[in-house]
This record gives sequence, C-alpha cells and structure tokens, in this order.
Amino acid sequence: MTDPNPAGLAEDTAARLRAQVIAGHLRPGQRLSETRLAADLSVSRNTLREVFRLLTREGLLTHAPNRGVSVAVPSMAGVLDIYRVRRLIEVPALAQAWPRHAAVLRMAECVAQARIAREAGDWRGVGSANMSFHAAIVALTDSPRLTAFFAQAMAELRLAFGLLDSPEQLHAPFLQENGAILELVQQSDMDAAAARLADYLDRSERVVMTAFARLENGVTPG
Amino acid sequence: MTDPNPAGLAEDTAARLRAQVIAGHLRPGQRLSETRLAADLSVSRNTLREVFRLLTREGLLTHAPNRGVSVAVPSMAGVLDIYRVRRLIEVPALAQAWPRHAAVLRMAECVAQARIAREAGDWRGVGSANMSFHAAIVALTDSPRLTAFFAQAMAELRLAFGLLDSPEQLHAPFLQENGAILELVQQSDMDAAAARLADYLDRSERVVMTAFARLENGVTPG
DNA sequence: TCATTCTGGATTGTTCAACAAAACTGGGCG
DNA sequence: CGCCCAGTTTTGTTGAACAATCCAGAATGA
Repeated sequence: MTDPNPAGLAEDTAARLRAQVIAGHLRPGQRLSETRLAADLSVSRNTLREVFRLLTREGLLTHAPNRGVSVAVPSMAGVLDIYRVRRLIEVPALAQAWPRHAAVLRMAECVAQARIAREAGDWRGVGSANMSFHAAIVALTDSPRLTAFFAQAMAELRLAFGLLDSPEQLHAPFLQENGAILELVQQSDMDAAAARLADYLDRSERVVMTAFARLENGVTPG
Repeated sequence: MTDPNPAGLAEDTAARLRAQVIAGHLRPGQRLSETRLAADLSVSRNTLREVFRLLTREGLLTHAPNRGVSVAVPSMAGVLDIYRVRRLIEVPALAQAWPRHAAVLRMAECVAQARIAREAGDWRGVGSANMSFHAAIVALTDSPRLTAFFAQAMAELRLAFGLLDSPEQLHAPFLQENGAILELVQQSDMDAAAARLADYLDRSERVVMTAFARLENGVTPG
C-alpha cells in the first residue's frame, strides 16, 4: 500500500535526479561525473547510465560523446519552442474540453493550492501548482501521449525558470488568471476560456523571454 | 565522411532494434530475452538494457517489472490517440506554414519517391515515403520538439500497421491525395491544403480502424 | 616569451562475471 | 482437479576490468 509501484531502481533514481535538476540543485552546464554522481545517488554506474539515457531523451541533460553528460543549458530558442508547443496543445485542449471532465477538479485543486502557497510565501509551491494546473488542462484531452509529451516540455521549462532570478515575478501575475480561466470552464464557456488561455500564454512568454534576454545580456558582455 | 556521427553504440543499437520492430521482424507481444537478444545484436547485456529504456520510453516496447520487456502490442485506443495527435500537429503545421519553406522540397521528394516505389511494386517503400511526407509537414514548423514527438508517434503507428494484412490497401488510396496537398501548398493555398489534410486524416483513420476492428474480431473469438 | 608537442592521469564507453530476488516450470500430494 | 513446493531460468543490480578518448600541465623548440 505504501508503494503502489516499485517501478525499479533506475526509474526511481531518474525521478530523484530529475527533481534535483528541476529544483536547481545542479546548475545548467554543469558536468555530471558518472562515478561521483553514482556514489551520491547510491547506485551503480551502470544504473546511472540508464538514468542518463532517459533524462537525455527528455531534454534535461545533454550528452557529448566521450565527454559525458551535463545539465542542459536552456536557450531562448528552446523556450520559444516550448511556448509554441504549449499554445498548440493547451488551447485546443481547453477549447474542445468536456465541461464536467474529472480534470476540471484537478484544475480547481491546483488553483486553491497555489493560493495557499502564496499565502505561505512558498513561491516554489506556487510554481509547482501553476505547472500542475496546466498539466490538468492537457489532461482534459485524455491523451496519454500528449500528457507525457507536455509534462516533458514543462520539465524543460522549469529548468529554464531556474536560471532566472526572482521566479516569484513570473508566477504571481498569473495566479488570478488561472482562477479566471477555471471559472470560465466551470461556466462551460470554453471558447472564452481558450481565448483567455491564449492571451495568458502570450503574456507569460513575453515575460519569460524578456527576463531571459536580460540574463543573457548580463552574462555575456558586449 | 562515411559516418557523420558515431553517436555511440547504444543509440546505434537502438536504431537497429527500432528498425527490426517497425519492420515486423519481431511480433507484437513477443518477449525479448536479454541474453539472447544481446547475443543477436552483438552487444553487452548492459548496453542492451540502455536500449530497452529508450525504446520503452518511445512506446515501441513495454516493460513489466521482473518480467522483462516485450514488443508493444498496439491497441485501438492507441491508434485513436495517435490520430488525434496527428490532427492536432499536422493540420496547424500546414495551415501556418511558410510556402517557400525548405521542407516543401522534402515533401515533393517524398511524393516522387512514393510514385517510384509504387511503380516498382515496393509497397513497404510506399509506406516509408508516405511517412516521410507527413514528417516533412511537421518539419514545416521548425520545432525540434514537435518533430521528435511526431516521429515517435509515427513509429508507433507503423508498428500497428505491421499487424494488418495487406498494408498496400492502406497507402495506395492516399498517394494522389499527397500529391494534391503538395500542389495546394506550392500554390500557397495553405487553408485548402490544411482542409484537405484534415480530410485525409479522417479517412485514413477510418480505414485503419476498420482494418483493426476486423483483425481483433478475427483473433479474439466470441 | 610564446606556441607546439608530448606525456600522465582522469573520464568515458563497453564488456564480463557474479549474485540476490522474482517469476516460471514441472512434479508430488491432498 | 487443484494446491504446494522445490529447481531452474530470467531479471535487476552491482562491481571490476580494460580500451579509447579527452584534459591539464610539463617539456621542448623557435
């Protein structure tokens, strides 16, 4: 009961390492020594290599032949691509959704949890709830492939967020926006909800891109 | 020059095994013994396990804990999901495409190659060209994530096609359709091209689903 | 002084051997 | 006929080993 699916050591370790990467414990660009990290995670080097394959395929790590793997360093092109994917998937998902789908409940829970986290000043929690909210939107499609693909893209996006200073500025303005979208969905006005989501994505993208540009200008001098 | 990217033994082996699965050399549901397959592919068992992780994540293999991996057995729900993904990605890709994109050339090449293959009676070649044609459509977006995701879905779809008898019936009616879409694109009439593509997908889905239903009824009696 | 070459050490890529744990197989028994 | 139980096979994981490659710093030469 405590462990519904043992799922094997490799996937478990992959989840742990993924969490560390997303949480920013490992900085983008940092090389990951196989022996060292294997010791840190208490797994064998072979098992760690299986984990590396998975996370590399997910886009969180990059692999250079004979030079090992490093944490992927997000690029503006990558962020742009991810937002295009988000628009392409999320907006139709919401527009064609069934108003009484189970995932609507999850959306509501995410909005509530985001508010609780904001009250507590837990900005990382706010970010997590926001991500879950949009994951729930995609879950409206009942498509396992879309859901998995979207989760992957969101993990990459979180990695990019970790680069920016003050992630609170990124999520705070959009808290009420999520609530508004949820209300429109609950009123079965899917077209309005989708339009509002599209606007959300445009603005969010702009905020992230400007923050990113400022970062790159600051890091790479003239 | 002969080998532009060594890319490592694992990914090379993954490509080989992927080709074997797609080509139908390994039947869906068949269990893959690690030691045996490792010997067949002339790689170590550890390397093969890395390959298994990759292809499992791609959806071509399934992994049961302590029971090894087997070739994934396509389901009607899976095919349905894949066609939804195709519609969601391909139609907007075509609708918003730049008429002079480089991928349009690849589309033309695929149409030509499909015709050549049909003349030669090479139906598997026709199928490959058809797949490449739609991959080129997605390439119109210049989105690496969409392209990779779509390629994965198409690989799964090919696995499902392998189940059906007489795959020629699946591709033959759509050869001219591809040509018509290409002409509309070359005339910069993207809306018409997208509409025709949507119609193509609807009809193709129906053909595949009926073939699939006939198969399942024949296999599972009563 | 500066650029080049060389060399030693560290890291990756891959294989092999070993073992615990779980699943499958076949026979024995109620 | 169904259940249990030992033996065998297969998976899951680890550790060690070795070649190939890369990296840093010393040695060399202009």
